Amino acid sequence: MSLPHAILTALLEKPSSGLELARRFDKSIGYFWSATHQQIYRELGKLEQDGLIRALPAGAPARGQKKEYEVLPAGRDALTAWVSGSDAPRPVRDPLLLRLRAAAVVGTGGLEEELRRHLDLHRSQLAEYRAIEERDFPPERDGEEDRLRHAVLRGGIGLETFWTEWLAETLTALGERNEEKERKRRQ
Amino acid sequence: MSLPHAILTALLEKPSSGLELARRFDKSIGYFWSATHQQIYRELGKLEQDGLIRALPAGAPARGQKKEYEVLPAGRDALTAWVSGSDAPRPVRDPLLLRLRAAAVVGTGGLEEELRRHLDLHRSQLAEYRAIEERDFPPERDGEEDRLRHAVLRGGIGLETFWTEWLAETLTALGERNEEKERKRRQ
DNA sequence: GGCTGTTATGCAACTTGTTGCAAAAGGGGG
DNA sequence: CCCCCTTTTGCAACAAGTTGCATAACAGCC
Repeated sequence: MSLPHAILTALLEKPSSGLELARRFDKSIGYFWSATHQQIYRELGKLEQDGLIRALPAGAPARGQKKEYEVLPAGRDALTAWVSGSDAPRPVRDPLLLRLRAAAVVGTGGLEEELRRHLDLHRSQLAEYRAIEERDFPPERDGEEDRLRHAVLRGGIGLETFWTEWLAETLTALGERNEEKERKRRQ
Repeated sequence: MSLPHAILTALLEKPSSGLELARRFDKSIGYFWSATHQQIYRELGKLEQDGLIRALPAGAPARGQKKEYEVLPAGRDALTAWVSGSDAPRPVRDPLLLRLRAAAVVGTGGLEEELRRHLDLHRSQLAEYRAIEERDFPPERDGEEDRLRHAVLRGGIGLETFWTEWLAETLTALGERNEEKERKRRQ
């Protein structure tokens, strides 16, 4: 239910072709709702059929020919309705937590290296978000739109902060355990 | 790729029937990898076909008849391999963040109420996790398995903590804005 | 014996997301 | 002019997750 609304949002910000949307997803909306170009093309087709968007008139529409879309009033209305609707929070779904749980049963075979790898990735994502924050949200910008966009970015920052802290803690906890084992073995 | 491994883990912890698994998912593994009974039955079938688990012998297997499964050595091996494998961190996928972003374009129509509702839900989930922590992880328990399971739980606690803090902050930020508007209107 | 409720397994159809590849247009470079 | 590369759109097949419903055993009850 979310992808069509993600696309409507992106198209309202700026009318675009499928490929442009795919590229923009990769570096902004995709930070919290990713999509492949395939999904995007399919969804654009549906949205057009449902009369929520339309292709901008541009000669003969053909394969390999760029096709720009813009949002129709019905599309804007649908998005507005979705924003003020109500939904359950997404349940957590994380394979890494699952792997830790499995490790409690079959043993941690090299899992620590994986934790360190993830820690690095989350740290660099966090750094990227902080750079965006400094660039796009200086203290003087303070319209309602800015606050909302900033809140979203703070969400990303908060999540990455959580992961870096949790991974660091967990590595410490497992590391200590290993040191204990070493000590016992040497006795 | 994760569901079969979630099931293997649960079955190693205790051999069970499909429905028992579904119930256990609802109150432990499901906290970070949920699954419906449908998914579970389908996956049990596949795992049995692949020779990773087997049904415990119990009379005539028929519809409506309980069928217990246990993990075979090949299943344990597969799980071990998965634990020590490598995977990219899950990209964030959250409709609420998306709705905020959309709200920056079409306006926040009653979205604050939704934020408050989510805040309540996350608070009570957090309380539930903390209760589990006190019950299951007193300071003296400190085997490797306990540390791993505790780390997973701390993950859940950290995530819920993040959400409650972020939601509270965001509500404050939006509230202030509304107060400003009120003030201007009254001038 | 037949009704009802619970436990348990499962099929079918659908939606959403992923992967691999094909096809059309257009722009150089030799 | 032809070949190759890039851009752009798209099909097809699959994997994963959801929803609604059917089926069977069993137990209690009147």
